[in-house]
Amino acid sequence: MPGEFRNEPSVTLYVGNLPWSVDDSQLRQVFSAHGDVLAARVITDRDTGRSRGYGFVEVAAHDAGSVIESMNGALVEGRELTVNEAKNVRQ
DNA sequence: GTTGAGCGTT
Repeated sequence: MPGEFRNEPSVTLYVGNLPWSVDDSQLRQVFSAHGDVLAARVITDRDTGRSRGYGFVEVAAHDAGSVIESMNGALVEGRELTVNEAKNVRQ
């Protein structure tokens, strides 16, 4: 059950090739089907507020592998997502 | 009303 544990070990995933229309909550929904999503953020242009077409999803560490496997290349609104472990994890 | 590789604000 989500929320049962605090300080859950997590891994941050880079998600690229997102459709422009996808926002934070949609990103979370898409990924929560395959694992515990602790945070989901679409990077937007600071001025226009529009999506830059990529984002970051923080998932429970024990779900990271399977989430990457099932979501990398997965179709979202006709686009194949790029999903892999993020490089410079900010927190 | 646009775009298409990329690694993110305070």
